[in-house]
This record gives sequence, C-alpha cells and structure tokens, in this order.
Amino acid sequence: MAMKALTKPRQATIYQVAERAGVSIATVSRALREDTPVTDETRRRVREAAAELQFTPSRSARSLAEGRHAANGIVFPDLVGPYFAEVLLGYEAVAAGLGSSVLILTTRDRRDAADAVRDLARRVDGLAVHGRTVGDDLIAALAGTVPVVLIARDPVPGVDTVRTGNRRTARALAEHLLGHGHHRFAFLGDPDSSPDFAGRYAGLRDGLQAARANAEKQGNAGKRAGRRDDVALHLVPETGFDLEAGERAARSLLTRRNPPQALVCANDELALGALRAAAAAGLDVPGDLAITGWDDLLAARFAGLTTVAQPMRSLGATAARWLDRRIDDPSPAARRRVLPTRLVVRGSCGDHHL
Amino acid sequence: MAMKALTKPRQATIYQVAERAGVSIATVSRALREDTPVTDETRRRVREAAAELQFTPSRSARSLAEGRHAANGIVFPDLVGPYFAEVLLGYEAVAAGLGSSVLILTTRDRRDAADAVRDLARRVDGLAVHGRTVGDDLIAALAGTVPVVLIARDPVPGVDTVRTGNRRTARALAEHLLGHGHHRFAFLGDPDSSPDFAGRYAGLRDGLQAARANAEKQGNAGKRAGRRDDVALHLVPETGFDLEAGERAARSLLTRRNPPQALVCANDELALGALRAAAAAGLDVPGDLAITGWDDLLAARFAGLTTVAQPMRSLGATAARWLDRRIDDPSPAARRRVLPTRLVVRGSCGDHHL
DNA sequence: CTGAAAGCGCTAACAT
DNA sequence: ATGTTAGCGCTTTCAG
Repeated sequence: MAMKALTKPRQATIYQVAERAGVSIATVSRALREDTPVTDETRRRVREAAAELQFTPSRSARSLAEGRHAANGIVFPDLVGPYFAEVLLGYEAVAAGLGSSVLILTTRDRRDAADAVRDLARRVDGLAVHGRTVGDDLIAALAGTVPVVLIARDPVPGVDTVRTGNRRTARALAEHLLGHGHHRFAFLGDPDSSPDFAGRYAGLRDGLQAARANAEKQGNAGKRAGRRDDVALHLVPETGFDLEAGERAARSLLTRRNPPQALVCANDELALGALRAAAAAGLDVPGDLAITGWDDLLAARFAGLTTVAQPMRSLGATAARWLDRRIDDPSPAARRRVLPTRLVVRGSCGDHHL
Repeated sequence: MAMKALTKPRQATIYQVAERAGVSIATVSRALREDTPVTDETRRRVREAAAELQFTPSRSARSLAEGRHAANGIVFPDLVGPYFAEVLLGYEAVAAGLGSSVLILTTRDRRDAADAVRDLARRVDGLAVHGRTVGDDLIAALAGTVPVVLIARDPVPGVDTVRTGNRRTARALAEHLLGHGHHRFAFLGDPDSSPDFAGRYAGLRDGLQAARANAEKQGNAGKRAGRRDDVALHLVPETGFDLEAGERAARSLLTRRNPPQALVCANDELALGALRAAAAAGLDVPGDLAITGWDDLLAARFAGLTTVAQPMRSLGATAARWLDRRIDDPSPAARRRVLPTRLVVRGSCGDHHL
C-alpha cells in the first residue's frame, strides 16, 4: 500500500533544471524562451531536462523579475444574464490572443468593491472597468497606476472609453413608437443604476419632446387627435435588472388608473418580465400595451420582442485591444468610441402592415 | 502647460513606506496586516505613511514570498451562451467570498490549449476545469501540482468532480415522450463533443430500450399499435452548439423521407434552432414534430420549449468551494457529486390535456 | 514589539 | 554562447 504523500509535491525550480542539464540558471532561462542566443544542442539538453522535471517557470517569480504580469483584468457590476457573458467573451478572446491571462471581478454585493478593484489592479498590466462598479475618483486613481479602459460608462478625463450608442437609437425607438400612435409612455428601469440606462431614458425623453415640439411647430397639434397629442412619459425607476423585477414593476404599473400605452424597458429581461405581467393581466401585446426592450437577447427573438441590438462582443474586444495597446505605450491621448446599435422591430411594439 | 509624464508612474514600495514612517520594512509588512503584533501607535504611523504614498503591496512579490497566489482559475471550453456565464457566476461569487481572485481561460479555437492551461496552473492555487477542454493525461499531471476540480466531466482518478445529472433525467424524458406516443426519435448533438451530451444521449437510448424491453415482456407489443411499437433512435451528431447549428441540422433532417416524430436536442440552443427550422418547413410543433432541449435557458420559456433544468450556478459554486477546501488540505479522498436536474415540461413535446 | 537579513524563483545586465 | 550576480518587493525567521 502506497503511503499518502504528506508533503505537497513542490514544483521543480530553475536551479534543478540547470543542475540536471549541466548549465547555469541563466542558460536555462534563455533556452526555455524563443529568440534567445543559445546553441541548439544546449537548448535541446535544457528542454529535455525541463521536460523530465515537468518544469514550468514560477509565474510570480517571473512577474516580479519582469515587472509585468502578462494578465489583464475586467471588472463587472454583475454577471447575471447573457449580456456580461458576451462582453467577457469578446474580451477574453482578444486578450488570450494577445498573450494575456484574464482576471475577472464582480462588484455586486460587495461593500469592499473599491478594495477588491484596487487589489485586482496589482495583479494585472491593465484593467477594463464596466459600467457602474466603482466611483470616478477610484478610476482616476487607478489610471495613474495602470492602464484603464472604461466599458459602457461615461468617460473620465484621460481614460479610454468604449460604449454602445444609447441616446440616438432610443430617440429612433421613440419615433417608431409614436408612429404607432402611442401617446402615454413609461420607461421601466432606473437611470441612476447604469450609464446605459440613463442614456436610453434620456434618448427616449428627447425623442418624445422633439416630436411634440415638431407637432406644435407645424401647428397641426389639433388636426390629428385633439389634446391626446400630448405625449406623456412616466418614469418607473425599478432598480432591478432581471425578469422578476420587470414582472413585479409592470404588474403594479398596469393596475393603475391610467396605464401607459407603450412600456419602454431598459433591457430585455425587464421587458420579458413585463410581457409576462401583461399576459397575466389579460392584456394583449401590442394591442393593449406595446413593450420594448434593449439588448436583443436570444429570448427576445422567441418572445417577439422589439428591442435594440448592441455589439456586446465588440465592446469587450475593443476594450482588450485598446488596453493592450496602451500597455505598450501609455502616452497617446485618451480614446473614446461609441459602437453603433440597431433597432430591431418585432411584434411587441405595434402592428406592422406591409 | 504640464509636461506629459514620460516615465510610467512607479508604485511606491514597502521601503518608501518604511522610510517615511521611520520603521523597518518588516514592521510595515506587519502593520499593514491584521492580527500582527504591532503597537497601535506604530500601526497608525505606518498606515498613514502608506496612505500618503498610495501604497499597495506588489502582488507578485507577495505571492513569491508567501508561496501562494490567492487566486483560482477556471477553464471553459467556450463562453458562448448563457450556460457558461451561469457556471462562472456561481464560481466567482464563492471564490471572491473566500478571498480568491478568479482567472478565466477559454480553450476554444486554441491549438495550444494544453500550454495555456499549464500556464494558468502556475498562476493559481487551484484550478476548476470544465468539460472537454483538455485531456485526462494533462488533468492528471496538473492534479499532481495544484488542486483540481472537474466540472461537468467524467471523473479522473484522484480528482474531485461535480456534475449535473444527465442519464436519469434523459431517461425520464424518453419515457415522457413515449407517453406522447412518439416512436421515431432523433438525438441532435454530438455525444463525443461533451461528456454532458454523451450522458444525455446515453440516457435517451437507455430509456427507449427499456421501454421496448418492457413492452415485449408484457407481450402487448401488438396490442397497442402493431409494428409501430418499434421505437427507433437516430443520431444526428451535429458538432455545433448554437442556434445556427441546430437550425441547419434540423433543416436537413426534416427533409428526409422518414423524419423523426420527436427531436431530442442536446441543449436549448440547438432545440431553438430546430424550432425555427420546423417553423420554416411549415411543420407544427408539437403536432408534426416534438422538440426538446436541455438547460432551461430564458429563451426556452418564451419558446415554450420542453427542456431540463440544471443547477448551473451550483455547479460553479460547488467547484469553488471544494477547491478552496482542498487548497487548505489536499489529503482527503477525491469527492464526486452529481447535482439533480429536473424535467421542465412545456408545449413543444406534445399536447398535455388536464 | 521591532529590526536585520535570508530567502521566494526568475530575468537581465554585465562579464567572460 | 554561457556563467555570475544583482536585483524584483515582499514575508518570515531569528535576534534583540
């Protein structure tokens, strides 16, 4: 009966490889990497010895000596739902291709978020920070230490930022809904809970106001439908992000005396929840109530939800690419980019006749 | 005009803090941690100096000195779709709560997957490896170096494994479908592409065979519907995992001379794709064709897809918990656990009358 | 309670 | 081409 190992099997060090191959540790260090001046024969011997000892260089020792980690970090507010996974996917793919490991951190439910992010910053060569995770002050402080790129967040002076378009497309959505003849609107979602949500709400408001102003200017306010031309926008600052939150908020909203005709939701999950609430209330969508979302999740297709598609993977991929570039050369001015979004019209916003 | 900094702003070191506080670096090291014997006054001075210098200990130096990383890694074959995100979510939440950073690696599209995993293993104190990412030989080798826990994968001797139930529930699914009167079955998905898929296929096959054997034993094979009682199972080893793959495979399958009555898909995405293909072919689901999936994604609810729910977050959470435990004490025997899954019957598998 | 000093394992000058 | 050696920044005995 074999004895159970009592001591944890320690990894071989560069010294052992050197001894076994009959060379110095410096030679081992060189032989194990590419493009270093070593005789083929020596390299062969070293590699052989390394293989026999199953040697892999200690990452922390190497990081300490090199002064870099060969790793990037990404900070999310949460990981619930398909959205973050898509952003992460784009990020990881690029980072890995560039030779960086990826560290991930979620700030949700952590009171010590700032500390966690600060700690993360010491483990990486660059940091991508998503949305509302930590304050601008910390971002600024971090940026003085390590390259940072912001994702889906309002810019901080001197820091790169990648976002997807919210206001313009939200305005387009408003116009589309107005075209369906809706007048009483409600926005479901808390603008303060996310920069993206804030942009979507602002865009909707803008679009609605512009339409009203336009109508008045053309003096045909009365021609159409009398006073009903007064478009109204009601804000339902639901702080949740998921289906349950949407269902709950919509349920109470729909039982009011004067429910909206069109419910614009800050994301698809909220909209999907609203859809359920509407069904439960016996309401016809879009007949009695129009509902729209944002993100174009897979479920949106099957729910026939009108929504807005945004390039989630590109968001992550761009962040990773920019980070890598800035690690090489921190000097260029901060970059900002807004990735295009696209209105995806399906059945939930109103009838579309050909 | 301020000059642009030409040198990257170096972080303060423990030496600078020590000098500023008028103590030795050893004292700084102690004062900055908890439960260490230092005078309150000294600690105060040191903390003050550290704060002024914005000092945070170098992670690689600390790791090298301590011989640990305070980080865990998780390896996925891919990151596409909601499934992996859920597993990761469960993992990250637990790991973070236990004070470990999380490194994530995807092997998809990498020919150097083994190297990447080996590299990752040197950056962490423990490693969770999901499904078909790398071979058993590498797992075994890794396990000799760092604690490893396998997720959704067949066990490797001496290594912890957490999975979700496939065979039993797949058998239940088979019975349910037989109950609907279906005889000609097809399984969409490649059993060789994932241990989970293999289990689901095997379970379906078992369930179908058991039913046939049972029917013969009871001698009522002819009583029911004559020779049509011969249940058949056709395998469509589609290697993709996503909706497009499912749609493509289903399309070609449905144009055959003798299409199946029930299409059991290896996951929801494939099933959702099949649903689209069926709709495009003018087929009624479940009238002309029953379709089932696996995972119970959000979209499945809205598509009315019969599927199987599995505790994805628990999968990740359990892995993280076990890993942490094994890092503390590597000696206990390997653990194995199969988390329960649950059949979720909706409309796509057949009519359900009350 | 605090300081001195020895590593942790590797890379990168600097020699040879 | 290869060896020597000085760090990288921190933790941790071991003294005091």
